[in-house]
Amino acid sequence: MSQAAVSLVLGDKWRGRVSEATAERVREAARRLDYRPNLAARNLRLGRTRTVLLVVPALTTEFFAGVYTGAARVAADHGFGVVLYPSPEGIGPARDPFASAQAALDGVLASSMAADALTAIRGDRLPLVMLDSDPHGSLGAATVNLDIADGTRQVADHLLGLGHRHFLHVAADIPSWTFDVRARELAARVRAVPGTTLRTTRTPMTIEGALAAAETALDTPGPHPTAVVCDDDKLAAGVYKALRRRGLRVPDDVSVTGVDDIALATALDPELTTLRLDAERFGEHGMHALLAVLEGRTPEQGDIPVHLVVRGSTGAPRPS
Amino acid sequence: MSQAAVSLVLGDKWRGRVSEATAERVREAARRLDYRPNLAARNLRLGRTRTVLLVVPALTTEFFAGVYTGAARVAADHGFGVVLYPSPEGIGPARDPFASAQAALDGVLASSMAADALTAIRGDRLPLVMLDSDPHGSLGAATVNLDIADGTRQVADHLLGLGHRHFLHVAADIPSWTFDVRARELAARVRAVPGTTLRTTRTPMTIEGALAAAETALDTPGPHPTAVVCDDDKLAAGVYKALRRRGLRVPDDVSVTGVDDIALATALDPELTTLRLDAERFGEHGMHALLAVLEGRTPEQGDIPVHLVVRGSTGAPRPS
DNA sequence: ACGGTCTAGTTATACGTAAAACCTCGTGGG
DNA sequence: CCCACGAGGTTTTACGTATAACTAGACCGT
Repeated sequence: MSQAAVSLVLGDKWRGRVSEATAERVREAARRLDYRPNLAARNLRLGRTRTVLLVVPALTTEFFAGVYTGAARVAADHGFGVVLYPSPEGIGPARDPFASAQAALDGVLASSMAADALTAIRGDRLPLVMLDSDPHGSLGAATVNLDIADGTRQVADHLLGLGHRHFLHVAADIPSWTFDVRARELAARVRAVPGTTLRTTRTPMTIEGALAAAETALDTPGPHPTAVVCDDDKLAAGVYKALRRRGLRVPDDVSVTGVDDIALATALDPELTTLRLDAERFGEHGMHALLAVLEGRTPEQGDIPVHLVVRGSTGAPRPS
Repeated sequence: MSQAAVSLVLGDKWRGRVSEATAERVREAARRLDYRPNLAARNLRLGRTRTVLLVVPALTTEFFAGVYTGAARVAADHGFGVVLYPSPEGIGPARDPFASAQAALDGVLASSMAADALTAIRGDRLPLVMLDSDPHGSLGAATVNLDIADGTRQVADHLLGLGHRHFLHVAADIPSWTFDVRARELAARVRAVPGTTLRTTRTPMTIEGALAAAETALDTPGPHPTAVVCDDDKLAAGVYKALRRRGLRVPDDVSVTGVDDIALATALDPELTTLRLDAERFGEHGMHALLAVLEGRTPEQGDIPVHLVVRGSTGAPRPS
């Protein structure tokens, strides 16, 4: 029973090379010794690791947790593992560029919101698929996107249809292609209707940040917004608090919308009208695309549709 | 310039073995060729990978995301990477036990809530540290715990001190040492006071689940609870909704408490009185313990303190 | 009977790194 | 003058796996 025979049997490549009797002897011995293959050696030999890196801005968001879950599920189905690289803010400055991602990698799946971290790990020399980033500007890498432009139009049309004309956009202060698209698309849609106003305020992506930003915006002179469009459900929660402090009721006085549809959206009172992003599906698509690239195929094109979930936080504006 | 010299210089072990001039030549060449070491080969040679596995029940909870963040930060500080293994529910049945954790591992940090997954990956033969599990029953592995028993007493004493006598415990239906401790400690504390009642309802850890469970419990005949103790902030959100539907106000009619202090807690109206668990610190402690085990040291003992954050959801019961 | 083919193996090699063991000078002390 | 020694290198080996290349019989048709 040579080492080669063992390798063949355990690698399930023994048909016609090893007799059934010997194969069984090998399996029995492996069982008895509780043998485990040395992954490092296998990786070295094969020159690939079946491990990919997922780069996300921060994990403490339900959204990216969902992206991870979807990506990891697809990866597991194809015998791949997923290593996570949350951006430096969460982890601390990457001291040694190598230390952060100890695992040898086959490819990288990266959110555009963590683009700076990308160059730090030098994922740029590995097969790369970008999540949520400019299809025309991403280093030539394949891109998987949510159809956020369409989603933004759905939000705008919903509110315009209800009769709203004065908008406040509570925007995330993170530089990112996605948020740029949202701002642009919202402005385009709103301004297409005569007599509308659109104000924008930027805030860190926390409830407290949005609370402060919304209060400032509400105190600013000018036409009072009857609809507040938030870049994120969490921001909407902050807006709820700001409105409550001003004695304004949702949706009677002001309508509010979010983006993501995380658990928080239905915890709010009234439940939040929000743009549902299917985070897991996003992660799945991204991983499928990366696996395609790794196999030399070209990944499927096409943005992932998103849709508006209308709940209790939006209604017709008070006739003024 | 031999390969050995290169290895010495790049491994920063060249003092007295290689001249400064040669060292510089090596570094220059490495830079020019954009050399990256092959991690698989290094892992094979050294027999260790500087990679550990974190096993958590699901990532879509802010709490475990925090645990990961803390653990990953400490790991990175020590040149370690962290691979994640969310439990099968999130990922799908682990087909090949090896496939799930492709990376070769040095150790495992595992939440007790995913104990079954542990044997699947056979982390049991690697250095192991358990998070939140019975110190006396965990395979002899080191254990890092939050002082959840003390925390539960803080919650109970707070409510008892306000005058509450009739309690509803909205408990997670996940079998776990932590949740058992909570139930036991709560019951002990409440029953120590004469004239009290304590009812318990179990629910999946979702807002909808808690909503349904709370509604059922509220409709059950018997003394009406004036205080609802939830195993989790998300469950508390469901309880808020149930109370709202019954026309009961928080905290005037019913007080509510949670556990975790995630963002959701301050998004609720009124803000939730909750037991703050410092998830990141928990992850940091766990990783420190695991690193200690890996170095042959014995990890520090002692539970991590938790403390009650009193907000607007608790108050004195209505005099009846 | 003999070359060819098939079966069931074994032997040998490569992957890239770290580090032990070995080599070769030049220098300083006795 | 010779030897020990240290500085500065180089050669060699080992890690565990996958697989290409080789080998030894057994069997088959002509």
